[in-house]
Formats: sequence, C-alpha cells, structure tokens
Amino acid sequence: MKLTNSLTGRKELFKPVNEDHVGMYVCGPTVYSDVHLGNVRTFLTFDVIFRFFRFLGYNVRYVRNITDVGHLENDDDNGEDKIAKKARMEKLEPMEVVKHYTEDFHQVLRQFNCLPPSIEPSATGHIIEQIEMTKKLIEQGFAYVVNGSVYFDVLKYNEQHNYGILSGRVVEELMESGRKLDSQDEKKNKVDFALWKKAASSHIMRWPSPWSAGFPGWHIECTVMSTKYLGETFDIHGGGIDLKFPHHECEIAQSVGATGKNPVNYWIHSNMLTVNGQKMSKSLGNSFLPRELFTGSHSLLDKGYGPMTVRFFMLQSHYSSTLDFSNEALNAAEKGFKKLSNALTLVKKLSHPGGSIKQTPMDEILLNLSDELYENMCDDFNTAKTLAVLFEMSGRINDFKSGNTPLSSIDNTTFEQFKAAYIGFMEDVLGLKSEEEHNQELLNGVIQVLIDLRKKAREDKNYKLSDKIRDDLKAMGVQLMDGKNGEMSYTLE
RNA sequence: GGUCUCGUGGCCGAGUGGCUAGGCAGAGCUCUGCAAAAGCUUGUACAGCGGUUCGAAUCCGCUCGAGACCUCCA
Repeated sequence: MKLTNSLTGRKELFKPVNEDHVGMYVCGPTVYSDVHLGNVRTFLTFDVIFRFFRFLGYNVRYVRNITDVGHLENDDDNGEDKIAKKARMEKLEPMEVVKHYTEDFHQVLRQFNCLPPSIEPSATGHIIEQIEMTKKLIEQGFAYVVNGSVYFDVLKYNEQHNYGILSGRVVEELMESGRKLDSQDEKKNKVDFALWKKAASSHIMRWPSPWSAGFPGWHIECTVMSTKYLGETFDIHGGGIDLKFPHHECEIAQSVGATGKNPVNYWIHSNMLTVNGQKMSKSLGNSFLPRELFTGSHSLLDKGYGPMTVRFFMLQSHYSSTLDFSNEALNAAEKGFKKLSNALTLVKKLSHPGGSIKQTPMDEILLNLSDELYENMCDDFNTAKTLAVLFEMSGRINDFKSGNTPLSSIDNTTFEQFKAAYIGFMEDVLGLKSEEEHNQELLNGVIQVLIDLRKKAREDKNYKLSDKIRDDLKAMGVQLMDGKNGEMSYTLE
C-alpha cells in the first residue's frame, strides 16, 4: 500500500502506527450553509480511502469533525464567527443553524453513498479539552494572553520547530507579505493565530475560560479532537488542499507545541473541483448544490444527473488532480457508468455451472484483472485506473452473457474470484451501485422515516396525522400495514 | 508581488524515461424485423523552443498559458 504524503511530497509505503489498525482524521464542514459539490468531492475521496482500508481488512477508526464554532469570517482574527453570523441574520439559535446544516450535510453524503465516519465529534462538545490544550501551550511558552484572548506565538515556536513544514512557507516571508497588523490587532505578530477569543457580552456563543468568556479558535478544535480520539501520533490526516495552509500547518504547530510529538504520519490532500478551470467555491458564486445537480436546475446543466453518476464521474480522476466539472463531462460519465452498472447487475445473476477444469489462458486473464484492481488501488488510491480495469472486466462479463466465453470454459473458482472482485470493488471499495438500486434504498429510507413519523403520531394519538400519512402514501402506491405489536410493513404497487 | 501546481487526441481524464490507459463522442463492421444493448475494428496526443539520454509526454532550462495558496473556503 503506497500513498502520496503531502508532508514529504513523496509516494511512501504505508505503515500504520498499530499493526492492522488505521487512524484517520478528516476535517469536516463548518455547518453554516449548504454543502456544495466541491465539498462533496473531498468527503467522497476519503470515503473511498476509508472503504478501501476496511476492504483490505484493516480496523479503521475514521474521525470527521463538525465545526460548529470558532470559524471566523475573513479578516482573520477580527471577523465574526460564521455560525453566529448566520444565526444572527436568520434570527435563529446558533444550534438551530448547526443542526439544520449538519442534517443537510449527512443527507447529502448519504445520497452519494458515503459511509458515516466512526466518530463525528463537534467543536462545541470539546470546549473543555480545547481550554486544556490552550493552557498547555501557554505553559510551554508557545502562547500568550492579551485582553482575555490567547494567541499562538508562531515566531517563538519557529525558533525551536519548523512552522511551514507542511506547506513549505517561510515565516519571514509570511511576515512581509499581505496585510500589516493594524491598531485593532492584539497579536504580537501577524502570523500568530487565535487559540481563544474573548467575546463581547452581546455575543451569542460564549463559554467561560480562565481568560475570558469567549470561544475557541478554529485550528485548535481539530488538534484536540484528533488527539483525543486517535492519539498524539496517528496515521492519516486528510482534508481539502485549501486547508493545507494555514489550518493544517497550525494543527501541526499546536500538537508539536503541546506534546512535542509529530501528530500525523501521512497527510493526504484532495484537490479542488473546478468549473471552467476555476475552483468551485461559495465566494466565487460558481458552486453547485447537490439538488441543483439532481434536478438539473442550474444554468450550466441541461439535465439532471443521479448521485451515482456523479460519484463515478469524480472517481474517474485522481483525488490529487483538479477535476473540471461540466455538463459534457457528466453526460459522458452517465453513459460510461451505465455500462459498468449494467455489468454489475448482470454478473450478480450469473452463476457457474460448477466443476473445476484445467486453467486456460482465459483463466489467467481473468485472475490478472482481479489482481490489477488491488494493485491500482494500492497505488495511491488510483480510482481512475481501477475503473479502467473494471471497464475491461465488464466486457468479459458481457462475453459470459453472450456466450462468447462460455462459463463452462473457465474454472469455477476463477469465476467466483472474478465475480467477487468485480462486485467487491464496485460496491464496497468504490461505493458504486446502480442508480435504480440506490434509488430503491433511498426510497426505502424515506418510507421508513414516514413510518416512524406515523408511529410517533399514533403514540401521540394524533390519528388525523397518522391517517393522512397512510392515505397519502396509499395514493402514491405504498400500502402500509399495521402489525400486531406496532410493527409496520409496506408493499409497493 | 511571493510560494507552489498544472498544460495529454473533438470532450473528460490515467500515465513519470522504452511496454494498449480508460470513458464519451466520431467512422466502419457483426448481431438484430426495427431499435436498443452487446461485440469487433479504427483515426486523431502529449503547450512551444532548447538541452540531457541509445531512447522523453515523462528528467533539466527557458517561453507562453491556466490555476491554487499567501485572507474565509473541502
């Protein structure tokens, strides 16, 4: 297993800290607005990495956080908290904003068939730990207090360590470029960053701390949560390449400053999704929302595309390359994916007549193809090459079907291995299944939600609502049936 | 301005020194009542210039072009 480590810039052999175990941390979203397709690409990348390690038999702990406090609007440390701003603008409690967009995020990832992480901690759930780590950094002399706020002292840190080890930045150059400190700034130097921010009493998100009532800085949450759930040194840290600096650089500084240990052995950065060659981002206004894509209600699309098509489209490129998003490319992906998914449906139905025969050159070809799937995924998660092999395999599957290659002409175990590899890599590793099947699962999920709602309504003796749910579903061809002990089943017409 | 990355055929996109990427689109053929699906065959390529090498899309230099980061972003 080899992967490209952003820390060294080289492809390296993967050696986990604990044999057979993988600890992976990925920076999750700041839940203040809808996730767009660019965001999805990153989480899809790490979903495949998560899936592949599991497929290889590793015991993986995948931690992905939810940032629900501390992420400030531009203008670095003097901006407003993103969640708080949204809450103020929409006259909501911050936690209402958080809940809404967290659920939206989950729903979107489910649509793209991304598995949930092992642990999904939130920043507000770890305020105490963040305060503790901040204290530790002050004790170590790498942080200082000003007017109730605490800042990380980058210059001090850089005397003993290397701030820039990940991003290749040079502190002296950072000090010179960009905007200067202005009178509002409390920081000693412009490169310093906040660990704790004092908040005015009007501020709607604040917690007590030894320094002031306030809230934690953005970078400290990831350090705290990754350390808490994965240890002081863990295997893989991932995220979008745009987080490399300053976010990930700061994480390293915080960890090294607090524990003296290098926190992460392998950094993996996924590249950006672009539109007409430009990064898809909210601020540029060129982002696509998943539902715009599914329904085709976007000016750059002339039709809608299913989530599996999009998943396939993204996997056709390597995670470390930029990927350009266009209607034409999606159209091609849709047709290509259809081919793979047809073969998937087909191969599931095929079974070998039984009987083992002497292996022929065809057996060898088929077994080699299965091996290539592993080789390509083990080579820095090369999903593009893996898909190329799957295309070749889909051709063989069609040959089985048409009789060009009768199943009886190959060995039983060869076929079983081939079949398992195709299905395994399609479904378990790449997370691809036919749109129909995927839709069916989604539909089942949706119906289950309605069943739960109806159950709740019945418990509340709100029969008006419970009957409405049953009747409306019946009108759409879904017949609900109440069982003996409150169980519920349904049939589709 | 600084740091870095990229530039592959009509489109998307793998590939890092010699060995077919792949998908979509195009052309031809097979199968088919028609169509679809499927199968077979096929053309077009490595931004430009120079260098290293027996040999470069792949290494080095320069030029041009695009992008990312340096400020919130996956």
